[in-house]
Amino acid sequence: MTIGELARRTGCGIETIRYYEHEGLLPKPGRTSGNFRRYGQEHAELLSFIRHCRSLDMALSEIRILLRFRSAPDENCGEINALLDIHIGHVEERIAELKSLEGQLRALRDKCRSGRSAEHCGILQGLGGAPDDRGASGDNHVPRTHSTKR
Amino acid sequence: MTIGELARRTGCGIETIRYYEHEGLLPKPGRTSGNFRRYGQEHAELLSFIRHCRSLDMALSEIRILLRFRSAPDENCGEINALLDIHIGHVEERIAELKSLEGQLRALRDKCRSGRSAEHCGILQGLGGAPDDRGASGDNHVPRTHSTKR
DNA sequence: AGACACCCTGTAGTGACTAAAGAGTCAAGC
DNA sequence: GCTTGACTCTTTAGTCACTACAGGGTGTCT
Repeated sequence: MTIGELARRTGCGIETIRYYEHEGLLPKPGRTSGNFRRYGQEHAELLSFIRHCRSLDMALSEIRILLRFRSAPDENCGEINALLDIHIGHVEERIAELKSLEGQLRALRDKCRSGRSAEHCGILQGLGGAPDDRGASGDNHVPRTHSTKR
Repeated sequence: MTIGELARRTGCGIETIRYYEHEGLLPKPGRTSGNFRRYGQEHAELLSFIRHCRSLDMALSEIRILLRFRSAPDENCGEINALLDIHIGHVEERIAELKSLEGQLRALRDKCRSGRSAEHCGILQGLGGAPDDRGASGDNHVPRTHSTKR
């Protein structure tokens, strides 16, 4: 199947597929005489695996590790458990951060209920002070709030 | 004060201060005869404002809008409210996504409690299928799970 | 005069894509 | 065989908010 068919079948963008190949997550497929990529069922399954992991917000580096285990089925899966536990920890941590953030934002929002001029806007005044320490640990790969993804 | 002093006073990295200047968030300061940046109290307050906004996970583009209101105090602050409401919506949305994610990850984790070989690991098998639609809207600038920030 | 901390500009890297330019290929219809 | 149009190719650059250099200049103290 062509890259376009693979993309349709997996719901993954064509550019993303080429990106995964470049990053070594997908093996280089065969080519037609005209240099088009030719994929088989095994590529579709592998790509679905990767997209599933990504839908669970795993980093590509984590997925790389899982793929290693997937292709070396004799190894003990304790490391897989550990990886997942760490990832769950990251997600929990980010949820806690975002909840704290939401509380702060709501408190700020309550400072300006009316249509006053910006000069007296409680929100701007509330933002003037020193920020609270957000207490992020620094090694959490789970993004906080912004990002434009499909 | 020098850029280093400003950095220490605001808890912001020196490179970040120069980056904000480049991005137009901080006005260009005066310079010494040797071309060193010279900052005053007003710069420190402005930078604290920006860092406070960033600690609330606002995007620089949002902060730029707030700064516009900050320097044009006659304008009505209804837009500020709207901006904050949208941002709170983004954060709420991301929290909901992450909670759903956490549930999925825990379900996956429960598939492998023992130290079996990877060949029979329930986690790898659970990851093989098609991913759930994560239902992200696409215009939420709040990151999901990974990211290495200080 | 030397040492050393600090500062300067400019460039490149991060993660996981996304977009676009400019060219080539494939399949169907005529 | 030719044309059309959809598809694909590679390469490069952009996204966001920084962070990390490299290679040089400045300020201050002894």
